[in-house]
Amino acid sequence: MTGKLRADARRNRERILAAAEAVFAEHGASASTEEVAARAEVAIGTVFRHFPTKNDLLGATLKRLLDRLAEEAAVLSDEGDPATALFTFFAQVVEEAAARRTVAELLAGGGVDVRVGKPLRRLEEPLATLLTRAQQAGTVREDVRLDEVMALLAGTTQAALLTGWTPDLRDRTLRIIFDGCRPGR
Amino acid sequence: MTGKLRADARRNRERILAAAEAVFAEHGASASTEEVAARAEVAIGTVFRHFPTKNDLLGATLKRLLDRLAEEAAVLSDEGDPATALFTFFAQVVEEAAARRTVAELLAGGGVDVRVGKPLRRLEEPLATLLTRAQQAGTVREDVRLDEVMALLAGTTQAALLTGWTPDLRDRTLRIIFDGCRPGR
Amino acid sequence: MTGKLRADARRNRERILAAAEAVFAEHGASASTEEVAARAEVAIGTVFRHFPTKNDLLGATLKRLLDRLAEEAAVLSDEGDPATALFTFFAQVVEEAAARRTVAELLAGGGVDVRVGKPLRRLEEPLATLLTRAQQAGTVREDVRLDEVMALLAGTTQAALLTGWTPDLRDRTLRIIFDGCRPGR
Amino acid sequence: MTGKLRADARRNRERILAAAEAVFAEHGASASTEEVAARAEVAIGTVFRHFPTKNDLLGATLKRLLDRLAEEAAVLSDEGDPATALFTFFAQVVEEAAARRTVAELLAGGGVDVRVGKPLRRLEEPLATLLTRAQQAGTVREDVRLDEVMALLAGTTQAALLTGWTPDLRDRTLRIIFDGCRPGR
DNA sequence: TATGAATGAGCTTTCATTCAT
DNA sequence: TATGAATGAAAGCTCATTCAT
Repeated sequence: MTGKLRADARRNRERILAAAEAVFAEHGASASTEEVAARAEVAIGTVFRHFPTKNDLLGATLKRLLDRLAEEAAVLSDEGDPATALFTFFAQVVEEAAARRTVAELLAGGGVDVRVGKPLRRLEEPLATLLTRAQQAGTVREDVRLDEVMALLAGTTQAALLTGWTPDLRDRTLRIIFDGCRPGR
Repeated sequence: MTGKLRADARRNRERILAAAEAVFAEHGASASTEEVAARAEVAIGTVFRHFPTKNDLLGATLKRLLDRLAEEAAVLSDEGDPATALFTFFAQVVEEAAARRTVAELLAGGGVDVRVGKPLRRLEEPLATLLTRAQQAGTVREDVRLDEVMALLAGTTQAALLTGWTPDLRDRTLRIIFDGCRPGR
Repeated sequence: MTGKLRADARRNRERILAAAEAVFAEHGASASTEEVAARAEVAIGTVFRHFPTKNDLLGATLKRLLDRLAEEAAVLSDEGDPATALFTFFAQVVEEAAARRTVAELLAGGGVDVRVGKPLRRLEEPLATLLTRAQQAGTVREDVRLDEVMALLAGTTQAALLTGWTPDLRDRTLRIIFDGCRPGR
Repeated sequence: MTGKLRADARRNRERILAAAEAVFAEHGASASTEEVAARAEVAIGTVFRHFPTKNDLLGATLKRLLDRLAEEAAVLSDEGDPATALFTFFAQVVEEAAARRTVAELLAGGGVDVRVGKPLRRLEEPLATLLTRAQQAGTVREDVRLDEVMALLAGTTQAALLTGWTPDLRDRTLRIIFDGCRPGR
């Protein structure tokens, strides 16, 4: 898909996406496209050649983030301990959200009219696997379903943006959620 | 504070806040000030006389919402069953968030630079009371602290804005959180 | 309609229209709205408050021009010699077109998507009167119809923009058209 | 002039001109160069290699159209009835204008700063011949000069773009012009 | 004090033109 | 020579904020 681009075009596309990620992480999705262009050291027209609309840019940035997360989930699926991989992944996503505002904003629908539907679905599959494994390992109740896990993930991800968020608070918050997922009581 | 205002001025202030609540609930915090003025049937200048900045308007709207919530919490403190009052209140807030986008947006910091610090503190006190009572009643673990309850509240409140949010999903999500708060395992 | 505007608003509206007429007359309909604002010594936002779209501005400018022309036609209807009033008016319009590019551009449909339909109709009525009078006076053939007069007017108006257009050329051009309208051979 | 070009270069030049004619005919002179490139199935850079400026492209397109018209005029000069050839040609040009927006737009100077001077002169010579013949044949008044014929042609050509233009309207419009050219009253 | 017009910076988007590949 | 990505100067338009009435 991006393989047909000329070398410099692909390079610019990458620069723009990286810049977008940084800018949106810092100032949220309402940051200006112009700032993204500046950070990428590219003219404004170049941004619009690659992403005809600000929404397209946001969408691509989100897709990139989710792809990265999905990959991490897949790795955990393959190599991690089934009993804890779901929790590990959950914690990882929350951790990243604390660092990058966009993750949280977009996981939660973001106010912006990004059709998150599609990209978010990328996360569902690996997450479903992790959930099933955890249930088979007996660390998560049988009746827990994928959608509430995603809802809790989206929610905690937002919480991670709160002003008082610290590693300690994070641990205590996650503990409640993880405990709530465990069987027996 | 508002006592020094002329009668009509106070009336306008009220109209504007009510309109702001409705507009921000519908279109999020990015809705235009002009639309608030229109809904309040007031000229734009009047809005800015009462709230010199859009942020001030958002802040006041938030304060109003939180005051209402704090009051409900207080009532539950006095009249409700200590064992369940915290959970009841938590669910109430989430419910309201599902209906009013602002509650969620602002509880979570909302992208907008509202100094939520102050207003949010209003919720802390009654929530702390509810938490203590629940712990005394033995329905919440002793080591659960106020800040994680607030974080979970803010987070779930955001989750309630997700596209797939249904009463059923809400119940399953809350169940995990509430179970996670319970003592013993 | 414009009567409800505040004094300064009406003044600005007038300034803007006058500026628009001048600017469009000079550089054609493709002139920038910003230049109109500059000429009117008004901020760009003010132009858009009065005319939400560039098309609206063009439309209003055209309407203004046509109203003026229609008025002249009406005066000629009342006071002029029926035998020559049509020709006099025709020549006047052409004369104005030579001075103001917009008249011609817009009479001819102008490339721009101005809904000329409406405003142009304003010219039809007085022109129809002049035509009828001329036919009654015997200076125009009975079977000449309004639409070809308008077509010739629009066309000549365009011709008046040609680089070589001089008073002499104008007279010779109009002579052909007027002669062609006369009865008997 | 085009003889020094490589075969494929000449072929491209042709394709571009053909595309430009089609595109400008459809959307007027404000159509984008990119669209011309697309229609010619050529990269945008190629268009600019052949025509360094959009104006150059418009000019070349116009020249091509006028050459074609001039040729038709020449044919009529040689083979047609001198008494009617001028009128026939006039009607032909108007007919073509109705079909191709560019003819009209460019004959009239077109808003765009094409130096029509040069290309238009190509039409003058054959038109002058037709005019002289008609005058010799006695169908056109002796004192009619070339420039007013050209002005009328440019004007009618514009009128042919009007919304209500029909074959019937065209005939009535041309009749007035042609009658106006005839000698004797 | 209320009004609502004016301001003007900033946003997204388009397009003729340039230039590395 | 052809390609098509990059450029960057506008353009049209929005909106928080100011200020004359």
